[in-house]
Amino acid sequence: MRVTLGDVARRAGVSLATASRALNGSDRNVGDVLAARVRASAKELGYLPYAPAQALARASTATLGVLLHDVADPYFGVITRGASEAAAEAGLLTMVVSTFADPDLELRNIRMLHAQRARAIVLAASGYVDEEATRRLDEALGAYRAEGGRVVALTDHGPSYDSVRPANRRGAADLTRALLGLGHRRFAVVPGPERLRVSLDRLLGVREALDEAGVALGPEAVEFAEFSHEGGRAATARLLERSRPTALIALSDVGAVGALAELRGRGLDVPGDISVVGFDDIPCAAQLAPALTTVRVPLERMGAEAVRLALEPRPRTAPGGIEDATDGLSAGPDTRSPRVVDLPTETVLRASTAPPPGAF
Amino acid sequence: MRVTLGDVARRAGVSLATASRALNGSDRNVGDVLAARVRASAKELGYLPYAPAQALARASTATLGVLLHDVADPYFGVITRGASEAAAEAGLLTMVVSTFADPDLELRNIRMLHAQRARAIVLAASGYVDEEATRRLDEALGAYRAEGGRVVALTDHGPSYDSVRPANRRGAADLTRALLGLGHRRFAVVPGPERLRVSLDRLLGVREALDEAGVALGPEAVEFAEFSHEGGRAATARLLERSRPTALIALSDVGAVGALAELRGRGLDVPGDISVVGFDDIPCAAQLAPALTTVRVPLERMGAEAVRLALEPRPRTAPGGIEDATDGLSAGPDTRSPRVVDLPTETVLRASTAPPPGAF
DNA sequence: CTGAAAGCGCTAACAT
DNA sequence: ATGTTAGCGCTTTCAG
Repeated sequence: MRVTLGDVARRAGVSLATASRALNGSDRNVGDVLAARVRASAKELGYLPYAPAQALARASTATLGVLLHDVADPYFGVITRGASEAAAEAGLLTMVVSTFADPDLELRNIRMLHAQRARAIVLAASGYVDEEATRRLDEALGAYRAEGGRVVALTDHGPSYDSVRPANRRGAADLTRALLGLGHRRFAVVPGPERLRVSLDRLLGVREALDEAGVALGPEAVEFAEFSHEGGRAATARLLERSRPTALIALSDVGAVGALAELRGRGLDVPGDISVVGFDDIPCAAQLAPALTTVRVPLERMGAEAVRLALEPRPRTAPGGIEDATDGLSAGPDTRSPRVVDLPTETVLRASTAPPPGAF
Repeated sequence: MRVTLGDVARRAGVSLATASRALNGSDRNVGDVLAARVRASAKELGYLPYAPAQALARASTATLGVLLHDVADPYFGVITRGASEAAAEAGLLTMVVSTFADPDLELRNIRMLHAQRARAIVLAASGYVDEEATRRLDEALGAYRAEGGRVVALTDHGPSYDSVRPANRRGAADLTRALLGLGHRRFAVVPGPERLRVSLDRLLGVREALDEAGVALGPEAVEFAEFSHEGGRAATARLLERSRPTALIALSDVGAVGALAELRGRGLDVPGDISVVGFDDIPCAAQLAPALTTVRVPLERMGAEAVRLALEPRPRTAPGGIEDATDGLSAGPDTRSPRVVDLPTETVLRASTAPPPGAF
């Protein structure tokens, strides 16, 4: 019932080794006639290599893992497309796992990916503020790397990881400056969840630009929220209870969409009464009512670059220096310096922003 | 360097078999003390099972494959979330592969998933009109199933597959009837790509409702297009060159978004000058300008049901029993009658539709 | 260039 | 209840 390499070999009248070499061997050392015969009988038999067996024998799989919050979120959807296309080009299959921003789930999923011996793991989400959670994740990732697994982070994961970094802080600062340039002085901000580094990073950018301009941003003007429609909506509602901003900065597009919905529900005109901006430039941002001013993050490219980085040959280097995750101090146990790819972002002005009401 | 089960067994002072049973065995036949000892040393050593070896020994993997056009398309994103959550609950990892609606790529990917010995394959996309392509896909899927792989289709894939079917035809008919009810008589339709069955299915529903009402739909009023923003936009542009519909039916939301963009670019008001409807009810449909009237397809549920179906134990040879969609013809080679789950859709009226201009 | 044979890490009979 | 021992299908030394 199951066609094995042995069947192919027998039918071609060659040994197992020859069949293996002819079909999947990297070497070119099989005679043309035999090779052709092997390929022919493989086709006739409908032979398909048994990946788990190959993995066991080769001590290496043909799979890539992508860890994200939610596949259905367009932010991650686009990243995943970039990553899985790059992976496909390298002959790898992509395993996508959602963590819903839960460090425990993330830890479990890292272990699963490790158990599968995925060639590499792309951390598209992650980057928690919680030190204990981070420590546990680092430990799991360390074990994975100790066995040869490659890890690339798309978020701030500490200096020991290869990473692809969009200019979160800088992008948020530029975005804020654009708003300041329009004349806004009263701001409200809806970052992502407080437990994620990326939220704080982007918020930092906003603060930076505001400080520059001497504009204050009190705690009453900041309302953390999940990266979701409902999160953005509810946070906006709470903000409006206690302040009257002329500009609302949502630090994710999905959150901005929720904010727009809340504003619309209250009969406020955007941008007439209040300007709204998002972050990420997800595909539908340009199609909203009104079209959303935002920061373009090169999502697809991030995914692709991450895979490129992950698959790039790594000098296994320094004899006598296999890592040691425990002694965080001292001479770095990892002689291989992590690669970092910085990707610029770009502010995209659309219809959701205008000078504040009363400006002239 | 690599911790194996053997290491764990040795450290616990038990045999390999006992360690295996204590850690991953389904049986309960390990003494409490030993089991505890094994678990303890596994933890101390940081042991992680080696999935490829388990797969080889068990002749079964813990992975699921999802085949779709594009992960970044929200339609598939949401389906994938449903599927991968259900898979995760069953302890499976999800491999997502994009085919970009290309049958050849799809064939290759089916083979890859087969080679990986994914437990089941969910065909979220697929369903081609081309008979030759379909034959080749069926052949590959047949080989996969012959080895015990399970296949569930979310599109029309012929009667031999387990399937989860949204009411595409019916949904399109209902949607069209809603438009007729508003008074529209001049229609234009942008289905999906002509090579996909789902496009024709939905178009059929439109035709059915139109016929009922005695409204004609000439070939000049139908313009096939890829399921994409640009596809919808360009098709709309072409349609407007040769007709002046009062209602534009895009048979996908992403296409409808493109249509809205084109209309806006031409200075046409929606729904004042022309009503626009989509299909799918992707997350951002409600947030567009204007909010899109569409047909809600239970995407997440489809993904989850598909996995449920795929994982449901299958009587290997059970004669008689559940309904059989095929039995008009011969006694098929497959005695197991395919399961079919039909899922209803629902028309959602939003701001993009209104009575035609001039109606009173 | 080709073949024989030793595993890769784990599970599942089959003993005991 | 626990241990012994074959493999699972493939790659890869190592011989010839």
